[in-house]
Amino acid sequence: MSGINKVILVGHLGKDPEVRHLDGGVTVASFPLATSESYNKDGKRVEQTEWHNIVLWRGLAEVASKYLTKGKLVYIEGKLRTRTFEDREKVKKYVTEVVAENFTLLGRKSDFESPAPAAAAPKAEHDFSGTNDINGDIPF
Amino acid sequence: MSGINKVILVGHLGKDPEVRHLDGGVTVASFPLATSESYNKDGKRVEQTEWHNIVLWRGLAEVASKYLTKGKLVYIEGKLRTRTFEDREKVKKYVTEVVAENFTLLGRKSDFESPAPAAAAPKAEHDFSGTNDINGDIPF
Amino acid sequence: MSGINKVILVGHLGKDPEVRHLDGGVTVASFPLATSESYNKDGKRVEQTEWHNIVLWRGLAEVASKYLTKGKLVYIEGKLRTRTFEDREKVKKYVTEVVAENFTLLGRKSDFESPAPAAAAPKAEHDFSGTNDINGDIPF
Amino acid sequence: MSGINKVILVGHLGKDPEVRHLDGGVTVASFPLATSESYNKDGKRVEQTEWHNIVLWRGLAEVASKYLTKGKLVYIEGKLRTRTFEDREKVKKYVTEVVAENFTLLGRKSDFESPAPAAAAPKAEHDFSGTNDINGDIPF
DNA sequence: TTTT
DNA sequence: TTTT
Repeated sequence: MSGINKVILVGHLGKDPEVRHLDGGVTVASFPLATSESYNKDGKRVEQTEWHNIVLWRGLAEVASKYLTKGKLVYIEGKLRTRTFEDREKVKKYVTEVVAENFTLLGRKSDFESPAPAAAAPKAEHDFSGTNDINGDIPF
Repeated sequence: MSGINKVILVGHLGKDPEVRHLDGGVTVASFPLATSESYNKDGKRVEQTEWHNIVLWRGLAEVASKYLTKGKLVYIEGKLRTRTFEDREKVKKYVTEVVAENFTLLGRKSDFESPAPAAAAPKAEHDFSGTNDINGDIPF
Repeated sequence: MSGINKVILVGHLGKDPEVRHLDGGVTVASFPLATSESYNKDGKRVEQTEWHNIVLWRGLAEVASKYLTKGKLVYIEGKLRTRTFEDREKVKKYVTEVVAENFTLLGRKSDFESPAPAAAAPKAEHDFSGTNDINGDIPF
Repeated sequence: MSGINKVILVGHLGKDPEVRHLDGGVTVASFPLATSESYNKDGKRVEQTEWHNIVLWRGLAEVASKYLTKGKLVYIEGKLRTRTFEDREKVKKYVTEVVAENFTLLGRKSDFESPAPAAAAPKAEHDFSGTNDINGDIPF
């Protein structure tokens, strides 16, 4: 019988997506995603960050590689999958990944657009970091 | 900034919960949960099962140890947490667990009760009692 | 910017799905779904039922009309949509519906199949073997 | 039997929360939340916005009234509840609301902080939009 | 009535 | 390794 295996994350990319093209032309993208939670402990604000291995396949991998970059805030929906693999020493290991089925960029308009003209909103220096914009037609 | 780290599972317990009492009186329970997905591959029905490590703390652990047993169908909501530990050979390893924040038993009423002696409460009659189905005032 | 509008329900159908075929051949199915919550109030167990209007389109409507019937336990994922309409007296009214994007039947195997003849599927023996784990033949 | 009734939304507040104090000292807050979805129709980008009635009770209402303001991007988790009421003409009506059980502000750091000292960065210039800040100690 |  |  069918069950449900669903993960919902909102967090920031720790790195740009890493894209690979497998034999047969299948595209896979992956990146680490940080979800942070903060709470009070003994009167102090503590922040705890959890890192997730996000994996995207085919068309979703291609869209991700175009629009997602390090630092972006993103909503991700997917499922858990634990894989086994052998490391260099032939030791069997486990990794749990979130296989994305859907994602949505969150954040402000400025996160989705090319920087405004320098005169109107002098952002040029800031934008040199290159982490903050997308060009072209964004399909979401 | 806060993010979201949420897992939603519906599946069957692979074993009865294992309960431990830590120093300080904190209760922890854990069990494996199977979520199955079936799909067609080359015209055949394939079933793929994913296993999850579920961990519950304190009061939730205690409720779980009372009501959850091997084979039960349960809805679990929680968050992902990846821990590191050293195995017997002092090799650093990772496990990803689902720390439950909430759970709900699913299934039929009969799954929640001790089975009535067959002679005393034949299923047909039992169901006629009207406690187990959705008749009555449906507002649309 | 895109947002998220997601509903997750587990409940029982209040009626069989009602199926309509619109002009142009589009199929729509709808049914009421009950989600019940029980809690303690003044020392008594109180059960509160919430009714949801579920709507399914096209292929999903067709699958629903085949497999879902009154009383079945189902997991539904979808989104909220509030529509306006005029009642018979031309009064403008609002309804909020859950437009299903996905659903999964929950419950036991026996809920999915016609019961096998006892001789053909000796369940007692099978179940005796399975003391501790879910390998091979999973009985749900 | 218990079911699941869960709503997950990410969207922007259409208005500041409206706060009421009921007899007995219970606080209720409510606001409209917009979730937007955009898709291609006949080669054009179409945006469709869904409006949700969000209701928060007690402590959550109080936190919301402090930190949520019109325009903010927020993650909301809650459940559906359909209420009946009589309008001025004594006509029975239905409203479906999302009773929040949890929320998290999303967005950038600048959305969570007081504006920099006026002399150093007068609000108007600094924020441009001017709709975007919170004062005081924000606990998330 | 939001936001992009 | 992100973000606040």
